[in-house]
Amino acid sequence: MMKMVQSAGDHQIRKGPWTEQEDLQLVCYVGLFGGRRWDFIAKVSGLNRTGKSCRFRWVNYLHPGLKRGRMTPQEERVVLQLHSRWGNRWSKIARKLPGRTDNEIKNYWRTHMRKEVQEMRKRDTMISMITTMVESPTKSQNIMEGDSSNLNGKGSCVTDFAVRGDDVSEEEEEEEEDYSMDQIWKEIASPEEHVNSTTSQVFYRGTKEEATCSFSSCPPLMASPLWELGSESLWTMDEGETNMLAPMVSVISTNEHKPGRVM
DNA sequence: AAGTGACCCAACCGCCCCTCA
DNA sequence: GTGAGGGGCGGTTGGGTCACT
Repeated sequence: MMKMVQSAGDHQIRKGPWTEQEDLQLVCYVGLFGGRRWDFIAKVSGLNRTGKSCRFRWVNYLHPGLKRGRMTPQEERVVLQLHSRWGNRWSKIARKLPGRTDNEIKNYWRTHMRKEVQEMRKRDTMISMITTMVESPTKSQNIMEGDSSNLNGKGSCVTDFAVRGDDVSEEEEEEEEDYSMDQIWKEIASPEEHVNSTTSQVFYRGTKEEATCSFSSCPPLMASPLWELGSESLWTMDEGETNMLAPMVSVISTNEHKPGRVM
């Protein structure tokens, strides 16, 4: 079920699940212009998506450095530990878990904590009922009949957990030097490459060869925008970069590709 | 086999911050 | 200095899948 929203202009903004074709187009344009200028990419790609939507799709699904599958027990431990320190700072936590996105961690936590809260409530109710029964048999009768007012106001340790996380001092935060997501991704993909890279560099650049064999939706070679032109051509790609792009394209073009669900 | 609830995950929304003109 | 625009981030929603009854 693809929603279309009338934008200020004449064209319509697409919403909802991404198609394989859209994914290919996005990968192609991110290769050309880098994963920064999302609004620009959204416009020139002709995807009729918002820049935010493009960014989101790339960061959370198309990025080649992403891990797939469930969280490992080690990752779960890290999430628990970091959440206890930082609270709901998902992006910050994600930086410590290479290959995982803030969205993924957020989703995991939500599911995980919902379970915790339910178990907590059960325990609270049981403890409260037992206590009440011991202290006052009459009151316990009320509870059995549905008066749960005396159960409210108990501080959930889940909440406490998160609040404690916010108390981390700035000094302590400074100790943990943050990387940008781009840096993390670069390290995952190619530790050696990272040494020579700069933040303004295009992460995955398309090549003429790839443009013909994999990116049928890529635009014809166009004059590189001035803001992207350095001394090197935008189209040149060394071996390392080519290798990085290859698995990404193959994933998208195989059956493993998982377009947004058809609703 | 059908119904149901829990889990998982993709995606959107809205706010805030940063950058740049 | 300031306002606009873009990007980042956290919160939330809704649909698919799977296991259990």
